[in-house]
Amino acid sequence: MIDFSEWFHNILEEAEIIDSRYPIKGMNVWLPYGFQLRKHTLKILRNILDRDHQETLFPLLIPEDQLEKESIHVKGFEDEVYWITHGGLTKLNKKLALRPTSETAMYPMFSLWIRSHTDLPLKIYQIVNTFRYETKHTRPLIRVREITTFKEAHTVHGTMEEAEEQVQEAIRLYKEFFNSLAIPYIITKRPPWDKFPGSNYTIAFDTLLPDGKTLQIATVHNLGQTFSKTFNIKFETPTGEHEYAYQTCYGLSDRIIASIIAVHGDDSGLRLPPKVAPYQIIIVPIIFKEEAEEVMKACEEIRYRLEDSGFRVKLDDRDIRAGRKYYEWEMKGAPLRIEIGPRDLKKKVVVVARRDTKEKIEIKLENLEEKIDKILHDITRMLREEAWKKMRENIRTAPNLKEAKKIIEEKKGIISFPWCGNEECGKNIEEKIKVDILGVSEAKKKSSCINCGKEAEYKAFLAKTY
RNA sequence: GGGACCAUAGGGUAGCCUGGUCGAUCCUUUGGGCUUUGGGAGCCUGAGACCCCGGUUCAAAUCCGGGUGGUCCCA
Repeated sequence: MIDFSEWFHNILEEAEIIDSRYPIKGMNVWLPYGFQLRKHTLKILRNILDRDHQETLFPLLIPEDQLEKESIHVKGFEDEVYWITHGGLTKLNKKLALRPTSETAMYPMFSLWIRSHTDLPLKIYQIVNTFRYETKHTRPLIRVREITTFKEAHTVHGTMEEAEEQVQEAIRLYKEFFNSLAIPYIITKRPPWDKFPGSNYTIAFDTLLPDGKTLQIATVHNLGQTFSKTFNIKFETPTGEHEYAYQTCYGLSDRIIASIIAVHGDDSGLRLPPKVAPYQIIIVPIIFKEEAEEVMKACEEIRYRLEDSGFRVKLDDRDIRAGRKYYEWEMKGAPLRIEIGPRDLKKKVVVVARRDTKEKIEIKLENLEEKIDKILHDITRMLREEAWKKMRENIRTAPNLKEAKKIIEEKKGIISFPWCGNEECGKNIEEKIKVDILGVSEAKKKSSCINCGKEAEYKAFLAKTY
């Protein structure tokens, strides 16, 4: 993969994930194949969240006065909001915003819903589209004006401790989610100047793309009482007092699909984890004139057998050469391909080709289901291990800032370094080497700050970011 | 926020500098036909483009201005 940017752009089109030719900058069309990929990905996410969250749906439009109620929050978004100013020919008295995120849509309602401590905790989520007027250059799935897949969870709690625990819970849920997608991540606390506007602090998941830049793929925010005070979300305690609630919110977007594509893809195209692949198994009949019917019949039988076992199967019976089908489905990332021809019929076997390793093996027809199930699990494991290895290899340490800058310029990737945690010092680091501080995790051993030399409180990470 | 470059069939491109030879190149794609099918077959025959608005000129894909869209770099 010489030029990731070009590779990514091409694969989205060739694999029929997204059509980016829609005539509005930053707004794209999900094609059927991409939509299936998105659907299966969201299915995993819903299964995880539905254990103790409830799915809801709030309106797209937010009245101006609500959006602007929380001043720190609105400042973070004011340049990016799309406004509806007219209804037909009539100018609206009150402008309506297309949600850039839904805090200000939801929290006035939370204020109505929450009366007593028995209403808590409240844990809801929605998966919707949101809008941000991006002026810089947009890129499908990574920087868009219409975020078509914005999963936002919002929770309300009676104590700060419970909110803290919910942040940890959200991190656990996201870990589980990314593990099943085989996507590696580093988890850091964002520096204060880079947190979600209006939050106490922000925890973020980043992954590393093949060009050495990091992509933020999830965030978890502890909102404290900031919004509950603004939107008057109060509850009556068991002892009859009235208190402001504690809130968290956490979200994911289209970027999860971008990371599935970018992290696992190779020079032949996509490599989709079986759990989200639109088709897990492609059956390619090898037809010769003489035994065409027998081969087709065998293909159909195996297709029904596998479908009955719950696999997503596609029998590719198009009248084109088999080799062409191989290239096409490899490009589209189908995890397994089964080839069936006259030779196999005689031997009572099928030929199975793995997308991840490109390995081809013969499998006997008996126990086919179990063997395939095993291989699919192995593919996920391989993808996960390979991806984690690649990311770890690109996290480097540096003895000083000059060296850090050199490494970033030459190799990209992520630099891990000891940092005091002081805001002024942090901004000074970013200024000096022109690279963003991703965030911090706890330092395990004592050392001194790479910049100011004071005692380092944290292990911090630097990277070029998307 | 600042700057550079670019816009030609569905996708990728040549032509532009030096206006006429363009009835626009090549690859891919695509309709029909024949023939083939264990890793992108071949042949025959069709289809498909100069971003928009204005200007200069006898003449504009080509030069100029504006708009829109795209790519990249720096803050």
